[in-house]
Amino acid sequence: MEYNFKDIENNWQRYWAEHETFKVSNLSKKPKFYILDMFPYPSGAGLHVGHPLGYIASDIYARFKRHKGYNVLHPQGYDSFGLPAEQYAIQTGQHPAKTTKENILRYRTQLDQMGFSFDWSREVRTSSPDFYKWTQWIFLMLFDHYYCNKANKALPISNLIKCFEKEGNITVNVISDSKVDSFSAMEWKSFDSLKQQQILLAYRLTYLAEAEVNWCAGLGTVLANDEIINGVSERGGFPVNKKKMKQWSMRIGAYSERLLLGLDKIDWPDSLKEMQRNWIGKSIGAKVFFKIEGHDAQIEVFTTRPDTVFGVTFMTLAPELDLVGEITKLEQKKAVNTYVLETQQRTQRERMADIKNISGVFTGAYALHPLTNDKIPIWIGDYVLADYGTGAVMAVPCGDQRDYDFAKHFNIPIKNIFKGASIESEAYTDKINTVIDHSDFLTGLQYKDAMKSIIKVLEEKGCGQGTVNYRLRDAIFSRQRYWGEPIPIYYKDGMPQPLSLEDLPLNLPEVENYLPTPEGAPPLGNAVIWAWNEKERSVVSNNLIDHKKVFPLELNTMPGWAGSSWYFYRYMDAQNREAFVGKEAMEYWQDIDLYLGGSEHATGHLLYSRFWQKFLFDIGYVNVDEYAKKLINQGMILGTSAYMYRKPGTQTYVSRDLFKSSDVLEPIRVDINFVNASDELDVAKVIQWQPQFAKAQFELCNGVYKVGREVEKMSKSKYNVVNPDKICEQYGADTLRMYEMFLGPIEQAKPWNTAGISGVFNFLNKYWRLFYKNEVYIVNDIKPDKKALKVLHETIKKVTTDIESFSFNTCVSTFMICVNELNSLECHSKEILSPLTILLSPFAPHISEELWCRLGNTSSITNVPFPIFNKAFLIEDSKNYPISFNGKMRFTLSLSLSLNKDLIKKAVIQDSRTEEYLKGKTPKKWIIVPNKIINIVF
RNA sequence: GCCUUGGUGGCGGAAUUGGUAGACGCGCUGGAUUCAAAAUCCAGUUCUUUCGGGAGUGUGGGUUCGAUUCCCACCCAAGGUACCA
Repeated sequence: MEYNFKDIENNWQRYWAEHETFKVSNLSKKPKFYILDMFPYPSGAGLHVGHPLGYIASDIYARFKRHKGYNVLHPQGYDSFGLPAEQYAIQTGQHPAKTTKENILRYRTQLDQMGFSFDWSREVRTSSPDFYKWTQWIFLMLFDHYYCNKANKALPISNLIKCFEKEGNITVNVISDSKVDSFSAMEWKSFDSLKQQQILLAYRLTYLAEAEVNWCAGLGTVLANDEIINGVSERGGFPVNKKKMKQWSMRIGAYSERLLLGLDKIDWPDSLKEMQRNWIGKSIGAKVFFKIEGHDAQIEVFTTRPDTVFGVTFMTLAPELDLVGEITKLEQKKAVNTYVLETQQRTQRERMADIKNISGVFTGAYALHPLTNDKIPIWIGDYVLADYGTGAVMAVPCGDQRDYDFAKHFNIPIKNIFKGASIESEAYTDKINTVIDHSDFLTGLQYKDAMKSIIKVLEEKGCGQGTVNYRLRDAIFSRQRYWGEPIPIYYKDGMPQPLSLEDLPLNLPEVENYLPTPEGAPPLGNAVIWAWNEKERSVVSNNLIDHKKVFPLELNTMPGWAGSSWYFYRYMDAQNREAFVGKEAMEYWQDIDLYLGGSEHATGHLLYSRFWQKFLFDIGYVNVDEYAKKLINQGMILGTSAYMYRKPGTQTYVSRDLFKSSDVLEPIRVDINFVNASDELDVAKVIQWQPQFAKAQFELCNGVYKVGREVEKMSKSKYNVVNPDKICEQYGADTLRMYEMFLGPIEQAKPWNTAGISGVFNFLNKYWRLFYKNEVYIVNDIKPDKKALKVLHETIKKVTTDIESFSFNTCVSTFMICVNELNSLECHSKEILSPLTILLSPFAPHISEELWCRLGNTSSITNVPFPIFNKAFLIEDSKNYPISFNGKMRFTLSLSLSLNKDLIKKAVIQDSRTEEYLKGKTPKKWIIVPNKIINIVF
C-alpha cells in the first residue's frame, strides 16, 4: 500500500460531509470551547497560501480540544459586503450579489479541500438579509439609547425624556455631540415635537452630524482614506477635497475609558493592546480659561502640563476656529485671512509633510493670564489641530518643543520656569526630575505636587478644571455606497425616524447603476422599487409607507465594519429568526475562548466590535462586556515577487546580473509563474502575457534572463500569489497543513518558500511506512519495549504542551523525531501507533483518520480522547545516569529526561569518579537543574 | 520622533526558571542500493586551524562559577502611529 493522499483525502472529506462529523450542538453536558477565525472577504482572486495559516492553526486547536473532551464551536462565514464587488459591478454591470456568491463558492471549495473541521451548518454571510436584519436592529438599538456618565452605561432615550420633563438638561450628566443649549423642564415642554427630536438626536449613541469627508467631485462620491493615492482618487485619478456632509456617527468616544480599562481583562497580544491604548489616547490634564482683552469671549485650552502655566508667553489657536475672525485686530485682518485661506487649501498630507516649516500669524489680540493677569499675545498656527482638545493651546516654549520652535522662529520671549534646566538649544520636556521655578506658589514643587496644587487653585478661582481628554474620535457610519447594509431610517419633516422592528430587514433594493445619482445622491437613490414589506407582503415603491403616508428612506449604507462588529454571536444560533442570538445559545457559549486573526485589524474591527459589545452588554442582550478571552495574531505570509529591469523609455529589459549599480533601470513586476527555481525567466511567456510586452527585447546573460527578487506582501496585483490548490494537488492537504505550521512561529510574518516542503512530505511517507512496508500491513500486537514506550510518552508530553502554547512549528519537529526513532527501533506495535495516530490527527487529519480506520476502529478519530503521558516511562533508574565530573564542584548529567532530584543525588554520590572527591565531605546544598548541571555547596 | 516586535549556520528556525548553542527540516558532501535514475537508507555539515586548539547568538560594556537568555548604551530590520498640546 502506498500513501495515496489523493484518495485518502477525497474519501475522508466526503465522509465528514456525509456524517456531519463537525456539526456541534448547543445542548451538551461537555464543557464548551468557542474558537473563531476572522472571517474572510471573498475576493475574486480566491484563497492564497497566506489565508489558511490562521485557519490551520485554529483547526489544529479545535481538533485538539475535541480530543480533550470539549464541545467545540468552530464556525466559518464570509464578510461579504465590500468595495471590490461594487467596483467590479461598476465596471461590468454584474450584480455584486452574483459575483459574491460565485466567489464564496470558490472559497468553500478551497477550504473544503484543506480538510477544515468547520461546522458549516452555522455559516453566516454579512450580506444576507437574515443576517443584516440584526445589524440593522443593533443600529436601531444604538439610535434608541444615550450614554449616562452617572450610571456609566447606555440608557434608553425614554429615560432621558423623563429627565428633561422633570428638570431640563442642566443637571443631567450625559454625553452629547456638540454643545446643546441648556433648557429647563418648562422650556422642554414648550418645545414642539420637531425641536425635541432635534435635541434628542444630539444625545443618541448613533447620531447625525456634520463631518468632514473626502469628496471626489469627479466620481461624485465620498472616498475612504485608502482609496486616495497622492491626493487623487485611486479610481480615475480625480482630485479629492475635504467637504462637510451630514453623516451618521457612532458615539464610540463615550466608551473610551471602558475600552481602555477592558484591555486589562483580556489575554490579547501586548503589542495589539498597546496599539489600542495609543489609539484611544488618554491624556490627563486640565482645561484653563483665558480671558481676552477687550472681548467677552474666553479661550479654553487643554493642557497636560497645567503646572507650567506660569511659563506661558503666547497662545496659539487653530486657524479653522470661528473665534479667530472675532478677535483679530483690524491691522492684522489681512495677514490672518490670507493665512486661514492658505491653510484651508493645503491638504492634510501637505500639512503633515511640512512639519519642519514653522508658520503662523499674530492676531493682534491679547489674552490675560488667569493668575498673573499678564498680557499674552494670541497667534494662530497650523500646528494646532482644530479637532483635538479645544483647538487652542497655551504655549509654554520652555517646556514644549513645538512651542519652543514657534517662539524662536517668531522671536517671542521664552521664560524659563525650571530650576537648573538649560533651555539654550531646546525645550526642557522632562517631567520626572522637574522642580518648578519663577512660578509664584508652585515654585520649588515637583511635577506631581505642582499638578495637584495648580488644578486645585484653577478650580477654586473658576478659571480651570482638571480634565481627561481622549484622542479617539467618534466613528463615521455613513457610506455613499451600494453594496452595504441599508440604514433602517426614514425621514419625516427632515428628521430621521427609526423603522419599526417588524419592518426589518430593510432589504437592499435593485438598481440599474451602481454609481451616485445625477443629483449626487448615493447609489441607493437609483432604486425605482425598494423595500419589500414582509408584514404586508407587498412591494413598496421607492419610499417606505409608514402606515398610510409616504416618506423618503435613508440612502446611505453602513460601513464594512458594521457586520463584523457582532457576527461572532450569530454563529451561536445562526438560524434564529426571533433574535440576533437566542438566550439559551448565548448562556451556553458565553464568549469566544480563542480568536485568531491579523493584527492589521487592531484599531478597526477589533476596537469597533469591543464598542458594540459593551453597548449590547449595557442594554442587557449579552452577558459579558469583552467578547474574546484570548486573541492570537497570525503573521502574514509574504510572497517573493520577481522583477524585470527596463531601460527607461525603451522596451529593452536587462538581465539582473548584467547591469552595474550606476545604471538607472525601472523595475517591473512579472508573474512568478514565468520564473523557475533558479530565477530564470521564460521570456516567451512574458511576450504573450500582456500587450505591453509584445515588443519587448531581452538582454540575456549566458543565454538566460535572470529576474530580481523581493519579499513583500502577497497580493494579486504584485503577481506573487502562490495558490494552495497546486500544493494540495502535488503533496496533499495534510502536507500543506503541516508545512505551513512548520514554517515558523504562528505570530511571525514569514516569506512563503516551498523549498522545504519535501521534508514534511517525507515525514508523512515515513509515518505511513510504520504501518505498511512493501505493500504489506506490518502493525503487530507485540508488547512494545521500554525504549519505544519512552519515545511515545516523551512525544505525548511535548505535543501536548506545544499545542497548548501554540508552538506548532516545534510540535511538527517532535513528530519527525518520534517517527525517526520508532523507525530505527523497528517498532510497529499497535500499542504505540494507536495513540500516536491520535496525537497526529489535529495536524494531519486525513491520514490519521485513514490509519485509525486500518487499526481496526470503526468510528471517526475526531472525538477519541487525547493520550495522557505516563511519567513512569520518563524516569530512569539512577544507575543509568551517565555523569561527568569537571574537577571542581560541578557535575554534568547527560540524560535526556530526569525528574527525580533524589535519584540524581544518589547517582552523583555513587559515581566512582566523584566518590573520592566527596569523601569525608557533607554537601550543604544541592543545586540541581534536571537534565543539566549540578552545583554542590560545601 | 514615539510605541511594539525582532536580530542565532548557506536557508526556515530550536534552545524550559541563566546550565553541553545550532534540535528538527531544507540545501550541500560522501557512501549503500540500482544497468541507470527516482525513491529509500547510512554518515557528515557554525566558522577557523599549524589538528593542540581558537572564535562564535547584531555591536560595546556589566552582573554571574556560567549569559542567546538578566541589566545598561548603541546599531539595524519589520509593523503600527504621528504637529494629540
